Amino acid sequence: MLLPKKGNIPTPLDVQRKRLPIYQAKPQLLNQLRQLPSAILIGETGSGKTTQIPQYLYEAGIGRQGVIAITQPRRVAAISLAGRVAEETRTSLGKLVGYTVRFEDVTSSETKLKFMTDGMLLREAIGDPLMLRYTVVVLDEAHERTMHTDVLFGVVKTAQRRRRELNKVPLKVIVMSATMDVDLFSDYFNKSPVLYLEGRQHPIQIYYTKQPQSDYLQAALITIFQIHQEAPPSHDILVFMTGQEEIEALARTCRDISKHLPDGCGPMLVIALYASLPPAQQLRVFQPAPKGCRKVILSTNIAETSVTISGIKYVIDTGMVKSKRFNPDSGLEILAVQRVSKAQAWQRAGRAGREDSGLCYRLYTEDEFDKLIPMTVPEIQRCNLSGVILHLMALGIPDVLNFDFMSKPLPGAIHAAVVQLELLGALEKKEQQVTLTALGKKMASFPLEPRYAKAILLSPDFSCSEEVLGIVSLLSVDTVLYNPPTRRDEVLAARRKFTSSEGDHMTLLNIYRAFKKVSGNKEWCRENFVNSRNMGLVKAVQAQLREICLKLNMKLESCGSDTVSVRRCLAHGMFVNAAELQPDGSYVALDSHQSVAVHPSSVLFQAKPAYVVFNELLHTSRCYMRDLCLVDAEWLVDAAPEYFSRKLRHAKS
DNA sequence: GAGCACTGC
Repeated sequence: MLLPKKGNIPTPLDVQRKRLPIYQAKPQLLNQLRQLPSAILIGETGSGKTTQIPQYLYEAGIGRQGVIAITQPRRVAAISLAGRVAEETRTSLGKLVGYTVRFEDVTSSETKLKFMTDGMLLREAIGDPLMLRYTVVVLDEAHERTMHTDVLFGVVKTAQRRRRELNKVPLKVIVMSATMDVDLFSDYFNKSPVLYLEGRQHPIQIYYTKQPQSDYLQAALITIFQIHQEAPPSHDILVFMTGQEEIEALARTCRDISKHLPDGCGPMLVIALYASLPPAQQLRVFQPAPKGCRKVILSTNIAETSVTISGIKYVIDTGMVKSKRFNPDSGLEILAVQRVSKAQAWQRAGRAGREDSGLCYRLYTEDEFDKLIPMTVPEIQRCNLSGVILHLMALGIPDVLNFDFMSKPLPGAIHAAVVQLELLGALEKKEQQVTLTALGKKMASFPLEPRYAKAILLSPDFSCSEEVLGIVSLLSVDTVLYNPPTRRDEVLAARRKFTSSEGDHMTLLNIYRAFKKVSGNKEWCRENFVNSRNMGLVKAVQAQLREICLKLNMKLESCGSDTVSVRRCLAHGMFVNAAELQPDGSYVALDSHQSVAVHPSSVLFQAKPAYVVFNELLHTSRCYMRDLCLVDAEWLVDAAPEYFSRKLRHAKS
């Protein structure tokens, strides 16, 4: 993302800019981009396209009547790119060049080049479906095919067509991608021309195993130490693995073995890298190893795109990844270890060639590589679509069921989303036409899953908005609980103070209330194993949600210690995720009739309440309900009488 | 009696 610094004397910015491969192509590029309504721009890493294209357009006066938006899948990328381009244009950030991400808007009326997350542009579009403030939209990193980017493809294409029909200022669309999916992008955007940019990637030598490996961890271990014995110590190794547990285990093994190596073999610094690691520990991957010591980084796919580490000479690719899959029939998400795609394998290999030539050891045969699927399945085909469908409806897309997706979701997934939104009262279906209800419109204004939005909108009826806003905010961050496995007993003792027999939601609310009482004191967080950074995020989310409520003229009250009201409200919002205790002591999810179990991390693990609502189902070793709230059957029936008259064992009608 | 890849509004 950022340009490498060479030597101690900084090269002037304009010289740096002219050295980029893209500079040579500037005249032809501008000539084409000026004329084309849409273009696909293919460029390798290091071509400079993301920082230069927006400046070229601006300098050439293309799209000067409005703002040029450049979208990124990740916040950090949007922020740092804006910083870089502001520097290059010698302007201060927030003037000519700015950025907008959630909770942060560094733009002004002067801003012409606006870097933003794709999710942010999508949210803005609710108030402005034609995207009239923009003259150019640049969709960067399109090959990643995030859910937001995929929805944006359709939204931008629709806006472009509508603006032409209405004789408005035209909207230029530029899709930027790495070398893949080229034809798919071009076909989708009305056979737009594809422009290729030269990159600055260094050559990478690929090695395959001769035989398929039954144990990729063992194979990784052997490969690490082979490289360690042969290569110069300044050559660092990056190993792609699937998850925290196996990374920590292999890290221990490597550290043990490296203590007992023969003379002549230098020391080794083994570093684990995964997202749930505290930020301070994540930063360790950037520190150079002491002289004569080799750095070995064991990482999840976080190092594929989100974290870029310099100095990597060797990549070891296990060929495996942990990812979510979605079964539309059961509505179930499955988290499972599976093979990577070819595109992903190339992305991993590319991490070895960022500053110099590199080597990549694939722990599978060439034959196995050939059998990998070419592209990772786009996220839109792997997840629950109720939020997406609601969002599209709020954008006023006329025929949502036949929305022009670049890659169609499974028909079952769209159907499941519509059914769920109907149950929540967000949609009405009349003769094959679905329309948004007034409630649905309000629901769409929250950056939340529809069922959480519903719970918030119902909360004034139960006079517990403050509590529900808190709970929903707590649920929408990763986790506020910190569970170091080595201090289990201490964690349990600390948490007992807050534990509620009414479930995890109320327990979380107790923790949040205590946190606010001590004004977010860091020491208190440490003592109580609370992640203070994520708690800070909870506060920001709550503030955002409260603002939306106020705009909707909602009356926000607190119910104090009346926890029954809170649980009733949650039952009304989350009734689709209800489960019922069976005579044999097991649970059945009422929606899918799937047999489910209470996750052992729940405070209700040993309790056996007759009815619960839960946040999500996750299929790992079993199908687990996570984050449970104890409810009464009557509340569920009250929330959706017709639905539950079919579902409940002991339904009272 | 488990364990959760990664993003984002």
